[in-house]
Amino acid sequence: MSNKGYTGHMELHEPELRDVPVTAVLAALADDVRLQIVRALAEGGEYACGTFEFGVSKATRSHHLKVLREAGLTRTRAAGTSRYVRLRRDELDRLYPGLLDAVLTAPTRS
Amino acid sequence: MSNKGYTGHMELHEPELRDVPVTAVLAALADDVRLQIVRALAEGGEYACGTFEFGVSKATRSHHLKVLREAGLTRTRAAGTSRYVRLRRDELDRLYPGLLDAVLTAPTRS
DNA sequence: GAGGTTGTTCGACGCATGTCGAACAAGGGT
DNA sequence: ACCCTTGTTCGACATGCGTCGAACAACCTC
Repeated sequence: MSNKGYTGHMELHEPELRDVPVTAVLAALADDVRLQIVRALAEGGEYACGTFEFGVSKATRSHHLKVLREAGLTRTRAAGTSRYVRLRRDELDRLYPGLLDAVLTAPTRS
Repeated sequence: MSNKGYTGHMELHEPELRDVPVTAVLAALADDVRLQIVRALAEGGEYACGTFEFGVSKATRSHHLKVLREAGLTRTRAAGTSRYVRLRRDELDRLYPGLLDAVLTAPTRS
């Protein structure tokens, strides 16, 4: 929040799901771009950040991935210059059974 | 939207759930006050708008009830000077099975 | 190490949203 | 008729959020 001038170590902080208010999880899902990302991630496996080309700049994409990560929805692994993202499906399903399925099976309404 | 000066007939428009984007439903649920209202409504039955005293003014309460209604989450019936609100649970459960349960059974984290 | 690739951060911009008080509308009581 | 209650709308304000380009960092390759 108050990091002026880049501290340099890139914390990558992924909260415990229990510590994230439900409203934050819902808010994270309540955006078209992020929902597309989640749908893509739901296919399973890891994806490099660059994979997600949804008509936004890489700055915006980075922002959305941060929101998802800090809402406890994704985990990120750094490898070389890339970063691999995956859905925290098991934890999500355990804490909010049915939520993800409901959202993912919802009509795609492009 | 462009109603200047009060038109007077109070449309009360409740959309078909299919016509509401998922993100709008999620956004409607992604607010503390509205979530409290939904939790209260989930007890079943109808509630007058004034029932919901969650530390906000009646203007704000009215706003939140409008958001919920226009996201297809509630139905409103006018009777006298009061207005009775209820959850559209059946429709919700049919279109987004598991969503409401997941949100309602989530830890209350006051 | 110079240059390319990948992703994050900053600063700025506009738009949406939560909040309130005040004014208004519609009904119900007495 | 008058007033009170209930709820909506308006206008204003502050804050939050999505978006971008530009600058930066870390890494890899040659």
